[in-house]
Amino acid sequence: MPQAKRSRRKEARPEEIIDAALAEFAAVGYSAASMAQIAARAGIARSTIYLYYADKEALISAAFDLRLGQAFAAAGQGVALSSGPFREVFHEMLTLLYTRIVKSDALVLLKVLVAEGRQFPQLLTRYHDTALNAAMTMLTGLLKQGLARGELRPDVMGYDIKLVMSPIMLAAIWHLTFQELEPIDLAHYIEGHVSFICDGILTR
Amino acid sequence: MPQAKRSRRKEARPEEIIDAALAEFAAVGYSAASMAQIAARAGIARSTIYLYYADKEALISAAFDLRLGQAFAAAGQGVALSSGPFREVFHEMLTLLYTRIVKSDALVLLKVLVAEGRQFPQLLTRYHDTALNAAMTMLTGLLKQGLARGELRPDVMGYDIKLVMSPIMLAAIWHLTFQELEPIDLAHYIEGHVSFICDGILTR
DNA sequence: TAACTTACTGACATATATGTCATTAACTTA
DNA sequence: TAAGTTAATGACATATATGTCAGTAAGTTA
Repeated sequence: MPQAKRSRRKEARPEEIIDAALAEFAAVGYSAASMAQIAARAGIARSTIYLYYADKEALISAAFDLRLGQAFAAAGQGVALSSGPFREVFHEMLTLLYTRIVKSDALVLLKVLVAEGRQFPQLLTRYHDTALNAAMTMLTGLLKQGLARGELRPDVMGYDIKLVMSPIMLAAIWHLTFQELEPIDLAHYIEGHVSFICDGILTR
Repeated sequence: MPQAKRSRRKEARPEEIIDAALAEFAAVGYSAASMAQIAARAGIARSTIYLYYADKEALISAAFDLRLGQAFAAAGQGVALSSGPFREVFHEMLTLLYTRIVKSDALVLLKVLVAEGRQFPQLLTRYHDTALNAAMTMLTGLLKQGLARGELRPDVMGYDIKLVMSPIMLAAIWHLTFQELEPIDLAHYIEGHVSFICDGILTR
């Protein structure tokens, strides 16, 4: 879809540029992404990017702001979980988390952090304190509720909540890397997540 | 530790160069790693690298060969698992896997693949077919044995084995990214892994 | 210790990236 | 529709990377 002539789009540019940048980061990673290629994706000249962002680092920082903001705007609406038995609410919350994380546009942020997070400690902190902590807090809250209802073993709270979250992390990483090689059937995977975490695998 | 004079080390060079390269990849990622910096780490001139490796891609390919080979050489020895109850053998195997994966020098390979695996589909395939499949095969074998002994629920084999492996993946990714921000107590984490997967979290 | 072999180096040519700036042209206003 | 404003561009200067190659010197052999 080639742009016939050049056009002036002061309001729309910033987000268009970030979308192009994130697409490029997803394709080749942050370091390998060139401003020229990002500009090409956005359909503008390379120098135009500098009208809006000082350099590549300002770009990724703005990209984090935008995507994390979007994710939380989305998370704010429609978190109406049922108040049924633990297994049911857990399944609902997991479905929500898988959708919001594994299938989300923000997944590229995790990729960048794993790859080159050491160069951006403030982004690491921001992602950890917002996205990851939000997920962990949600899960911890759910477990506390289940415990209060007497549905969970009391010693459960003594373990790391990340264990409950870990299948989501694997699915996220898998989507970024091995999905084409060996696809994950997400719906069935979620069933297993609920089953293994709720019941374990030993006979009762 | 500066090298006083230049020395000739035909046999030792290749591995020294790869070690330096992997250290640099771990620090800044593959794309951002420069041959100059790798050479500096190895204590040699940049051009010396080209005597042993055609270019950066040949370097990373050789690095995969070396580290995957080392990991499997290590895996070959001392896999003497007890034949006790499932929980006990499972715990032993997990301890082995965490040591071999999370604390291993090969962890940087996973990082490179997550970040820039799309540019190296053959490395993706190699890592998937060897490292990941080996871990999954070990776990599947263990589960089958537990099932044959009547210790496991029969429907367990219907779910994705990656669910059982996922806490390892999270720990690995965590070590690469958020470990300094929020450390994982690995021994306690493994206890939780065993507990959650074996017993689940619901009351019995 | 002199001649030989070759691992290693420094300099060169080339390619690709970045950030700046004077000029251009799209859109607005009088 | 002419003049004014400014978003957008293309060219420039600079920086950093890559891969090559003739020359250097470490180690070996006679």
